Amino acid sequence: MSSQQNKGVGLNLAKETRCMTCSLSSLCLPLSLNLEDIDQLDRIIKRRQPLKKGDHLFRQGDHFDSVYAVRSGSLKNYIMTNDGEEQITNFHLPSELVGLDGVDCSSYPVSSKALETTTVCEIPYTRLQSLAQELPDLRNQIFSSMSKEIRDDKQMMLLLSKKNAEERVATFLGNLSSRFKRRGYSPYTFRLPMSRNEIGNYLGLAVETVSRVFTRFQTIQIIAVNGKEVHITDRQQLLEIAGVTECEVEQPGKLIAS
Amino acid sequence: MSSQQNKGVGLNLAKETRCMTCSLSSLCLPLSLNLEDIDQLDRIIKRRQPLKKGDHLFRQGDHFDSVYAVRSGSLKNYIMTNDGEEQITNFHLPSELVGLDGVDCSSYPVSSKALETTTVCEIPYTRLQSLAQELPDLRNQIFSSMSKEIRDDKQMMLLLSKKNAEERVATFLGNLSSRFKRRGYSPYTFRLPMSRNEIGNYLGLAVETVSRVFTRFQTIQIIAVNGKEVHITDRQQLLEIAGVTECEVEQPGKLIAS
DNA sequence: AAAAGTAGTTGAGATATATCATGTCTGCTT
DNA sequence: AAGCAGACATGATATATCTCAACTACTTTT
Repeated sequence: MSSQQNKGVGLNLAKETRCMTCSLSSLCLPLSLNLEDIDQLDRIIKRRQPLKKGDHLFRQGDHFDSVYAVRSGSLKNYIMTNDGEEQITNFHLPSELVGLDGVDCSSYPVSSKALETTTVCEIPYTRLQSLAQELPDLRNQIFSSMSKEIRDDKQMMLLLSKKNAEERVATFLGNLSSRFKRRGYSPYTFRLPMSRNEIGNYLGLAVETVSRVFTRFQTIQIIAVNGKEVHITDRQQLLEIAGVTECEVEQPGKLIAS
Repeated sequence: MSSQQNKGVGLNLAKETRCMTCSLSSLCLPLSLNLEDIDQLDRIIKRRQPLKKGDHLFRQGDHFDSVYAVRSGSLKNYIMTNDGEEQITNFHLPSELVGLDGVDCSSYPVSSKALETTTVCEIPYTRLQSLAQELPDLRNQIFSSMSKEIRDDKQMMLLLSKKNAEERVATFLGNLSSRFKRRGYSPYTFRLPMSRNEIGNYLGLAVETVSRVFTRFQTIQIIAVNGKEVHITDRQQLLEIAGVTECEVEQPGKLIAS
C-alpha cells in the first residue's frame, strides 16, 4: 500500500510541480499574473503527500499557518456543534482555495477532511503575506477569493432559511454541475465524492429526505442516479427547481483577464 | 425636517471628522496603525449625509465602488430570492465594515438598508486598494475583517441547519448582547433596531415563532421585553440555550495590539 | 383626537420534514 | 467467495414550525 502511494506521489510531482505548467492554474490563479509573478508564487508553494480518504488536512483549532489549493480529489470542511455533531460548511473541488477563514486567528476555525484520495498545494501564509505586498494582482486575487466565499455563504444562508428540500437538492446538484463544467468535466455526468449523509448534513436535511428527493427527481426524469454516479437528464428543469437562472448557478468570476 | 437633518450633520462632522479622534476607531481599525497611517486612511474617507430609516446605502447590483464603516445607527444587508422575497444576511452595528463582499465583482451582491437614522464613513475602494499596498497593517486588517465575516457566516449556517427556534433566538440575543458590550454599551439592556419580522427573516423563522419564543423566554425569566427594549435577566442561561460557552459568543478579535 | 395603518401577540389547524423501523444493496475484509 | 458493516432506500408515524386568522397595542396621518 505504501509503495502504491509513493508511486502516485512520484507521478504527480513529476507532472505538475510548477504552477506554470499546472492545468489548474487558470482556475486557482485566475488573474493576470505575469510569468515572473507566477514564478515567485511557485517558489513558496509546497507540494504535499496525498491525503487518503478520511485524513485531515487540518483540524479545527490547529495552528493556522497555511492556505491550500486542492489539486485533485476533494475535501469537506466542517465545524463542530458543542454537542459533538458536525456541520459541513463546504465541499472543495480541485482548484479551490481552502483555509482562508483562518487568516485572522492563530488557529483554523474549521476542520478539513479528505473525501477521497486528495492532493493539495500548500501555501505558507507568512510567505503569501509578504508576497502579497509585492504583487498587487496576487493580493487582489486573495481578496477576490475571500469575497467570493462570503457571497457563496450568503447564498447558502438563503438556501437554508428559505428553500425546501427539493430546491436545496436541486441547487446542490446544479452547483456541483457548474463547478465540474468550469473545470472542464461534463456538467451532465459526474461522481459525487460525498455520501448522502454528508449531502444531508450540508443541506440541513435528514439523509432520508435527501434519498427521497433523489428518487423523486429520478421519477420525474430530471436525473438518473446509480450510487454516487449522477447523470443530469434535464438540466433546465433542475435549475428551475433550484430557483436560479442558468447564469446564477456559479458566477463565472474573472477568468484570465484579457 | 431638512433643517433638523442638517443640524445633525453639522454636529457629527464637527465632532468626529477624523479617524484619530473617533471613538470607534479602536473597533473599526483594531490594528496597530501608527498615527501617520491613520492620517493617510483618514484622508481617503468620505463622510456622508446620514441615512434615514429605510434609505438604501446601496442596492444589490449597484456599481461597487466603496466599502463603509457604520458610525451610528444600524443597517440590514439582504439578498433577493428570485421570487422577490428578501433574505437578511446580516445586521450591522457601529464600527462594523459593510460591503466587503463586493470586492471581486463590479457590483454589490447584496442590498444594504438603514434600520434607523444611520451615519457611515465611506471608503472608496480604489483608494483603499492602493493604500493597502503601502500599509501592510491595513491590508491585514481587511483580510482579517473578511475572514471574520466568513467565520460568522459558517456559524450562521450551523444555526440555520441544526438549531431549533429557541436556540436560534437565544443565539441571536446573545450575539447582539456581546456586540453591544464590545462597543461599550450594556450587554444586559439594549434596544433592538430591527423588527420581529426582520429577526424571523434573518433566523429562518416565521414572525409568530419569534414572538412565541420571546414570550416563552419571558415566562421562564430569562429576558424581559417591552417592545424593542430587551433586558437580559439571566445571561448565563440564555447562552446555555444558545448552545455556546461565554467566550464563543463573539470572538474578541485582535483589539488594539499591545 | 380620531382614524388608519403597522407591528406584535396568541390560538388552532396544516404540513413539510424528522425520526424510527425495516429491508436491501454495495463494497470491503478475511 | 462468503460474510459483514456501512450506505442507501422506503414506509409509517411524530413533531416542530408554518400558515391562517383574529385580536391588541402602537405610530403615524389627517
